Amino acid sequence: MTSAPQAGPEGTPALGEAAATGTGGAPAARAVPEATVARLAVYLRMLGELAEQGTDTVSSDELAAVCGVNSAKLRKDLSYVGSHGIRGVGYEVGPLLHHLESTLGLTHRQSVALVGIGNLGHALAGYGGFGGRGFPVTALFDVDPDLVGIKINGILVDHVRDIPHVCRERDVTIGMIATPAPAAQGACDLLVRAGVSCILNFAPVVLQVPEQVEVRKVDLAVELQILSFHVARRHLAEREGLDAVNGHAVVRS
Amino acid sequence: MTSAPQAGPEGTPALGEAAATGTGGAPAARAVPEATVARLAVYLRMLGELAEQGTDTVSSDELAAVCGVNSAKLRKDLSYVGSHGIRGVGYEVGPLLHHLESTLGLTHRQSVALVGIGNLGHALAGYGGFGGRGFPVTALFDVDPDLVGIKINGILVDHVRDIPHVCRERDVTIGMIATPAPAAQGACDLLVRAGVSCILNFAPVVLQVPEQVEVRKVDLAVELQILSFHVARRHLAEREGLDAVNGHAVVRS
DNA sequence: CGGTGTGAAATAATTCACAGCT
DNA sequence: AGCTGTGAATTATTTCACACCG
Repeated sequence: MTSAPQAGPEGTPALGEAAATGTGGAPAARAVPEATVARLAVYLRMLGELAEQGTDTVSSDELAAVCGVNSAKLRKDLSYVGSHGIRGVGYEVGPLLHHLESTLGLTHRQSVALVGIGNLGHALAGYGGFGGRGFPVTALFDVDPDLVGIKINGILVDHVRDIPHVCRERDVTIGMIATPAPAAQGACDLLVRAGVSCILNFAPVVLQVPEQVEVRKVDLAVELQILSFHVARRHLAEREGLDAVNGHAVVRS
Repeated sequence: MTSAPQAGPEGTPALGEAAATGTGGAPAARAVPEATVARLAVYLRMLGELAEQGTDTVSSDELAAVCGVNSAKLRKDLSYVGSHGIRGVGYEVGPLLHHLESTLGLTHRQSVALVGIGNLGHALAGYGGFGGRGFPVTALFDVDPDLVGIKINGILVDHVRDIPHVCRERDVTIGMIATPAPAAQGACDLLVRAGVSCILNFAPVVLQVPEQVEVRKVDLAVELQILSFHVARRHLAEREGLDAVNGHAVVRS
């Protein structure tokens, strides 16, 4: 009956301070805000594209523009991880890219397990490399006897009951749950038992986990409902007043 | 060359005030925080489950528990939409459920278009009803000649070039983009031209849209990288100090 | 009582604006 | 001259705590 922190759209409170002791501790990057972490991943991707194009320096303004954030935020985000831009010039693409990769823990390949090979799970299994930089899916699980034993993308589907065994063996660090709702908590428990401490949950349930486990939720229905809210609000605003969004008149295309 | 607001994990600034006029205007719910909207959708789902079980009242404590939030937050969230709980008792499941549905604009069925019938798109197309309450996918688009013309789940796949025509005809209000990255902006532009003002983007790009269009992003790679960061942090904390998360010693199961 | 609704306090995230480096 | 790094101000969100009501 632990309370579930769960981090979906919203962030977890923050990141714990390293230690209360005033003396010890590393000089390591401290307390990177959760919101910042999410954006670092975006910066990283764009830096990758710039690198491919052969660009070797960017200003915060330029990088911010392609990432869709404002430059002050970008600079502050980078400052949390102790960035090393060059004043008057900008950031060196290569080194910054490397630094962010390291900050995000992408230097060691993370092994991913996927539980639930239904509609969505199948797509996730075949996603191949997850947009380039590698999160190899190394284990697949389901309960359906028709699925257990087949191979998808070269990976054998094991029975859910083997999660603890197989995950430990393949050193899985991240678990993805794409089961139907009723099966999700069970899958989660098995992953936790296997020592997996980071979980990406696609099932529409709130998972109960011990506090050392980090859960992020991707909930398609919720995303659509949020958009639906905006559709409704727009209609409402359109109907009565004139100015709707941000005090500006709605423009017809 | 508009700056892109884009709302992924993080929220958009807020919701605009309805009107500056002190007098007129409806008694309508004003300025619901974005973070709250996301949670309303979760409350709604859980209320649905409670209703199915035949429960007809819940306290904020109980509902909060199953939704994985704390009860103060839940009460405040509901207060933004002018909730009508009964002091000393709790909330009536049925009426509250209905009220939230209406707030989220779920009373009018929203018609959804999906662009990009690849790996992920295929799964989304076949998702069927999106977790129950209806966001019927009524239009599918791709550029691949092998896909255009086939039916998935009873819906014909049209060519991307027909987006404006078909979307207007079928009164699409929400667009989902599941194309490869390079094609995403083009798909987006076509949807916008078709009058679609809410977009759910699965492609790993930052879409440029006019400001009246609401974009939400679901980025699998980013989600994994966020988790990866936590894996890395955990390792780091484990290696040196003892206390890692929230100042508590890491407990071995 | 028991539980909601909500001001006020605390915390987190964003933006401003400018000193300081190259 | 240009652009980073960052304190300080602002804004958003969460939590507290308690008056008030059924």
